[in-house]
Amino acid sequence: MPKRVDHAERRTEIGEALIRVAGRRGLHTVGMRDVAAEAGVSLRLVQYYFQTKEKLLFFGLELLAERFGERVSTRVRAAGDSPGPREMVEALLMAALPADDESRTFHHLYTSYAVLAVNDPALAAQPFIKNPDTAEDALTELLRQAQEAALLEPGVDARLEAAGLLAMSAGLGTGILVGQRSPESATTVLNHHLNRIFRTGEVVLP
Amino acid sequence: MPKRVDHAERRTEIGEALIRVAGRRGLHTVGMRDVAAEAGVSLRLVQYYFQTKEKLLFFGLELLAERFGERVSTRVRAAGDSPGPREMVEALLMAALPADDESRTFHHLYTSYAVLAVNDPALAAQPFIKNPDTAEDALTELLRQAQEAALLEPGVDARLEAAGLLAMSAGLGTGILVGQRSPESATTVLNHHLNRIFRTGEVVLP
DNA sequence: ACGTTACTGGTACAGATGTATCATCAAAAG
DNA sequence: CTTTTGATGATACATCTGTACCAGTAACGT
Repeated sequence: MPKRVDHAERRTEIGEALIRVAGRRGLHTVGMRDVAAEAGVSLRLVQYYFQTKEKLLFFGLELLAERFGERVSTRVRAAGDSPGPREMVEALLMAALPADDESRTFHHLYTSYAVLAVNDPALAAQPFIKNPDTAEDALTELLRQAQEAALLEPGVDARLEAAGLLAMSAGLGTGILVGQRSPESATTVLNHHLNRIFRTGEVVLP
Repeated sequence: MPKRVDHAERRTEIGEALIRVAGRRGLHTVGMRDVAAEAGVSLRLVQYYFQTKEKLLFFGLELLAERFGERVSTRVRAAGDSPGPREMVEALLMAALPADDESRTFHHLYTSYAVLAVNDPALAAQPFIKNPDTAEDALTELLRQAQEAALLEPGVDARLEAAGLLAMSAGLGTGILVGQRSPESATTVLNHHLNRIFRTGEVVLP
């Protein structure tokens, strides 16, 4: 057998090229040739590792979701060291906002895929429908912990609150993406809402 | 001069055809030929009334925003008759959720346009960046009125709350669109948040 | 009546796109 | 060393897309 190449690695390289060029010029504009050029390989090679464009796109989506999931959980873990649950909640929500280029690209492409999924059942069955649920579960759990520590205002439903916060974060993210809103104002909005969920520092007289 | 045709009306017909076929098959798949077929006219005619595809897409976006704006304000006005401000706020937010086909199409296409706008400065300058601001102003005003009527919990910032609610509504809308969430659960989430903003019916002892 | 002009149809063209085909290279196995 | 087979390259092809071109038709002013 001939030159053995790590297929998985190659596929990842090409997938990253897809994400880069799609993030730069928009997912709807990229063809196989663009991906090949961005990855510095021949068109044939892209065909070889992904037989069809559809499969390439699927792989790109997987990669995107995986990378972003790692990013978020890294940030949450980093925030989970010293302070309280609120800092972790903030870290989770802020990490999802398209404030820097990486997150911006993620939002952009994720939304692109979501739009495609509306008319493409095969895409709609992909993991990016699962990931938000995972995030919702994680955030719900964080809120529950905060609740048990009596850090939340009474009457808060952890699951509903988690769903609402994530939806708000996603909506604000879109606003940032299209230039309607600055990351700072989005942060302000989110914090204001967290202030209404978490108990303020005021000491309640016994 | 020959057969006089109402240009504006014809353009609207074609624009509606665009919205229909794009809503059905996805904005990224529609070409001028599809629009022509959907409108029951020749390709040449689409070219005649809109010289270029770009102009057709712009017109479609305007039409979409206009129609949806009318829809929302109609519903809000309908709710504004008898009850209180909360009903109007609910009407505004619920009307924006993709619960029925019309609203679903709007969300779908609006998001499609938003994605395109990320890489297309000409699109980014279009009105759909303005409309959300209008909605935010309107909702802010509704919340202020509720605030003056002492219907809101203390410590609520009307503008921040309006921005957050609209973002949440948009995020929930996307969730519905991709099949991640049902309209009912989205309504539940929104109502839970409204319950935390509006004062509950409990009578405060004097 | 008639020409001008708004409107409409048919079709061609250049470019891009996804995919398929044919051929080559190189390394591992015998 | 030869053969086998995974990996790569160049290119052809059919299709679709936006746009341009060339014409024909019908109504209005004079």
